[in-house]
Amino acid sequence: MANKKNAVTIQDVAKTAGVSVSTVSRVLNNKVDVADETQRVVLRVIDELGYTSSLAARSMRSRKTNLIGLVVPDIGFPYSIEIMKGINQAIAESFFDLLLYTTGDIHKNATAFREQHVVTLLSKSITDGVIIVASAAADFQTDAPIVSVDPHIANPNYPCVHAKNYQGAAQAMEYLIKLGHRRIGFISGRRDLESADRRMSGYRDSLKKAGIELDPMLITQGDYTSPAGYDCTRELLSLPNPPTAIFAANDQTAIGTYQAAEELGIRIPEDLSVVGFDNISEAKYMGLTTVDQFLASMGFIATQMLFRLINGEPLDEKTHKMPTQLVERTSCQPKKNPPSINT
Amino acid sequence: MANKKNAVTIQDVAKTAGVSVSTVSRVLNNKVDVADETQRVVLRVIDELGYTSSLAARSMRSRKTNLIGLVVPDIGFPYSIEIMKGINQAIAESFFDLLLYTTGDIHKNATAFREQHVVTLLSKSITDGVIIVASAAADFQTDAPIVSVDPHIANPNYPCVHAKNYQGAAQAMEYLIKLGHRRIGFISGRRDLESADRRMSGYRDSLKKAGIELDPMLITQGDYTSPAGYDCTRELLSLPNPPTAIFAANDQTAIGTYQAAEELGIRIPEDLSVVGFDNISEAKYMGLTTVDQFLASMGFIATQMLFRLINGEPLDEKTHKMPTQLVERTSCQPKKNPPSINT
DNA sequence: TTGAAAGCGCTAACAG
DNA sequence: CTGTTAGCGCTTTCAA
Repeated sequence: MANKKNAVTIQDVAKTAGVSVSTVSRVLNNKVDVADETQRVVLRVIDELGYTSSLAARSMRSRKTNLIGLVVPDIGFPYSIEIMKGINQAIAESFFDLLLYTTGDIHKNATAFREQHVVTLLSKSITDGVIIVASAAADFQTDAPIVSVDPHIANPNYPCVHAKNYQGAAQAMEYLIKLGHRRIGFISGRRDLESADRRMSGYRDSLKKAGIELDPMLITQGDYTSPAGYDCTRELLSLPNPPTAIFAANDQTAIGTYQAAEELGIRIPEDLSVVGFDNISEAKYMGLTTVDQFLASMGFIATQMLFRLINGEPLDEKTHKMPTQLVERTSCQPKKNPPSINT
Repeated sequence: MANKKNAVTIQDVAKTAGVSVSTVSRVLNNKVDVADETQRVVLRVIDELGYTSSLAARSMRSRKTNLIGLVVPDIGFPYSIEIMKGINQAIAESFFDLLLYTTGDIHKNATAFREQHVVTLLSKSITDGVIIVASAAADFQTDAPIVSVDPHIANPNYPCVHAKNYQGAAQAMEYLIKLGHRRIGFISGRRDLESADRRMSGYRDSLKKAGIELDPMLITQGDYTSPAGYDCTRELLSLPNPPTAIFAANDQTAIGTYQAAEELGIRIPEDLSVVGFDNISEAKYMGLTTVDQFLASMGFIATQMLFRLINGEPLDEKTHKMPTQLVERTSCQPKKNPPSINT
């Protein structure tokens, strides 16, 4: 509504200080060609009047805003939170502040079109560069620096940071196979995402490498959410010949597995080995073994990359691939009689 | 840098559509007085060109932006995260999007002055209203709607949501006293915060009410962080006559207590009862008993209040006081020989 | 139903 | 060293 009623403008400052608007602007921007005395007066008036320059007006003249834009679909999601922690840290150590944009809901407007819209909104208007988390678009039409964390697709046209999903899945599988498991269930991620695809490949190839025949019944279709993890787990455990271990495509899914197992009286890890992927806090505190894809580091690195871009420095690599690491918190040997809902 | 090189402006749209700028503006703002045919053409051009209106320019003419501003000191802090979850949910259910501003670090710029600055930045320029988390300022000079979540001070001049800190502390103490504890250590919160003050009062009064004499040695000065919680816990446990229970001013502090105890081989809750305050995820998964001040709900409610303000509706109450509730996850009876570092 | 024109608050030449 | 001036992209009178 009355956004600007008693707002103090540069004009007010100029008038009060008895100088011209441009002089105030010079002081504001630390130009050198201002008399010490003038500068002092202007600064005092600015302070007295409590003047804050209008971001809108300032950025309309396409100047530096010292603001980084961050686009996140849902800031309540553990995955987003971990990444945000890393970005937050990089921001804290810098001269930039952070402007995070969210619609609050992945489903509210989750199209590539909408993404482009938001990126344009931020980059064209008020930020010096943009980080976008889990971007769906293959390309962004903007001249402003942009970096993506964990893009949905394989080879986007913009700089990005993503995890070595195939390698991570292989780590998870090697771990389970080494424990002696032969029947390992898989709960996949969202069909349309590159990461899910890579993790699935890691699952398949690891089995082949270990000489274990793939049983299609052991592969279920999840979507990176706990409810799906819950359903898929029940499905797997009600099989005539259920798995002795489950590789969940991400931690969120693994939490669903955890809940389903608890409900069925099947203990993790005593009765069933479970490995997730992400290493979010929840999984950590639940004692779940996970493949750590260093979410926070991804956020941190992406921010650093963006800083370079903003400063006009070249990037060492357009795509930064994060290695993964297995964080073993629990483990179990496969049982003679695998857990099952029917037993 | 080149923020606006190939940016599509309203002028481009007008030219391509063969109409005037004002006509495009009318279409953009859903004015009624536009010919259907014209409207259709303009919309098609907007789509073709991938036009996104400049937030900066638009908000300079002080129009509605459909954006809520949120000011948070540090988005990596568990406390902030819980509150953000609630705000995120309210946003998801609304027509507004969220623009979160953070410096990334409480210490980077944590003055009331700086707060006013950021609020002005957002409210004067680009948002329809602002939510500020843990505000320090007693007053904000802005005509834009503003709501604070958990303000630092007692009676701010702006609408806010805060927890019943005194009541919560009393709940924690009653719980511990009912368990039979007589020597209850207290790790206080940040000296300068109203909430810490209230919790301390709750501690004192509960002792008095139970007829337990207050031992000054059992009161330590924390600051709502885990390192402080850690130090204070060591201090308390090295007392000649150590406490059998500890009331930590918040969960973050309780986590520090948890860590110190673990390090000393003192088990929680078997050897030592601990109650925190906040109910953040970490504490939850650690099995710590906490006083739930419903952080997410506070965020949610604050956002609802802001919506009302933006729509010009009156507030039922300028200050919303959240009740608290004890979430018991662990408990122990006081031992004959209380745990101590020296034993 | 549309267009022309006046600014919103600010920065960046260009004069002085 | 400082003031004048011309816009940035947009909305909003005011005429046509």
